[in-house]
Amino acid sequence: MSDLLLPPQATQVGLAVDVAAFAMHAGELRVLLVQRGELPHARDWALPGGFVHPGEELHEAALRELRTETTVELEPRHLEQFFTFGEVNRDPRGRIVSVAHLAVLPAGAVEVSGGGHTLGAAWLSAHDPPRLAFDHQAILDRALGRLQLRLEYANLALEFLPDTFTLPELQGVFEAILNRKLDKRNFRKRVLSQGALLPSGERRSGVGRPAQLYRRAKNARTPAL
Amino acid sequence: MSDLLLPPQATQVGLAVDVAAFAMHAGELRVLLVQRGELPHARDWALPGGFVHPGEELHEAALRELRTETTVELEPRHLEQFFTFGEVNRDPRGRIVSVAHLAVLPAGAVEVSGGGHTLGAAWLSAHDPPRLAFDHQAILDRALGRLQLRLEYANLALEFLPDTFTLPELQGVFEAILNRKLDKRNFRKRVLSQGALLPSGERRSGVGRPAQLYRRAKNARTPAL
DNA sequence: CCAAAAGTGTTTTCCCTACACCCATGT
DNA sequence: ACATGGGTGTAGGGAAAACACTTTTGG
Repeated sequence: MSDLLLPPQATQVGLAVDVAAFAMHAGELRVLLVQRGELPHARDWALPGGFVHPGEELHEAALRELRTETTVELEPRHLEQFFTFGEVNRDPRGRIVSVAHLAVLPAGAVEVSGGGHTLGAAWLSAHDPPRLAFDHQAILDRALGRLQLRLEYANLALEFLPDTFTLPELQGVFEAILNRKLDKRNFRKRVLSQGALLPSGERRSGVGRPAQLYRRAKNARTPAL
Repeated sequence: MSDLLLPPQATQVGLAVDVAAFAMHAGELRVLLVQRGELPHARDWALPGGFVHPGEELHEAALRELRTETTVELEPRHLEQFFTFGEVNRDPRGRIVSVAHLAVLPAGAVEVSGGGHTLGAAWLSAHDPPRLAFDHQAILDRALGRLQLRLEYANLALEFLPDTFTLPELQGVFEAILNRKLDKRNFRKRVLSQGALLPSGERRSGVGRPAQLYRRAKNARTPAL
């Protein structure tokens, strides 16, 4: 691997990844944010991210940043590159190109603490986040758009839930992501007709009639692109 | 813009763009390819592309590569980033990250000649291309997938045609991209009901009954994402 | 008048939407 | 018993798919 072969006009740039990691918390769609501990934008909220190490694949870098910056204890159920932000002046430190990734974490991944060079980490409202550093609001916007698209195509909603879940819980995931109410009967008809869900035992919630528990069928995978 | 602020573990990588530029030719979907004049992969076919210059935006680099490597005389009607290929060993020269772009050129953009460091350029079959250099077959596959998706959403098909066109021509664009036949009556019903097309004069083809010419309505734009 | 391509309608099916009441449990 | 949330069915509208013949031109 000799960089001497690179032509002289080749721009050497900083290569970074940023991760918009989503999870459900308190019936709401949340995104994982870190409070920056360094300049620029010290003390501002930002998406977890950082520079790709030499010899490290892009998705590996995304996973590493998730782990070291935020100490989430669960593995992402979905990780996908969705856009590359390369505007010349997007970062005051120089030409830094960021390959943005979308991650989905299951419910239960709510305990986070800051790690690395951050002051802290928290799951905050995805639809109404605080002011974000750099162009991270634009990244988050696009991540939300992609997440909404994926929801219809793939059965990405299941990745937000534990192995067994109720239909009202699943509907809650859809409503949180799409940011609107859905009709209960039409929703059940639609997801059950896909044949990707299997009933199991039963369960009681705090109040009201207990809900049937479901489990994802053996097939039913998340397609590509 | 001082790169001295970059932390030491920041990977400096080569930043490149590659362009999958599509156009219709002889009733077939073609992709613009260049024959490489330099190592590695000399004399192999490849997507036009190259390194981003300092201070140059990604889409500017994509346009420049199109122009200098292939001497196409027409402007792209659509240009969109669709995926970033950053695998560690995708290029023997070192860590080179390529932001792949999808371009659409109108019919008539068929005269191309090699430029820059290439031996030549040609519009070749998009669905059955020759062996390609690097990971360019993977890039092309993904570009085709994205193009097919975009076709349904946006009215991207119009970008393949001159200002005035016939409905059979438009149907030919759809069929070439989707790689399957469509029903004539259902097709006409669908596109005319969108209200994005306006009739104008008439026209004779070589043989058979002349077809009505259409023009795109004033509104009807290509949406984002 | 013949070849060649353009143009035209109807029927059926499927999916999405709207909509209101009963059921099972905990307190 | 009652409060709370879970569960169920049907009817109407609109989009998509299947399907064959007539029309207009050039040669």
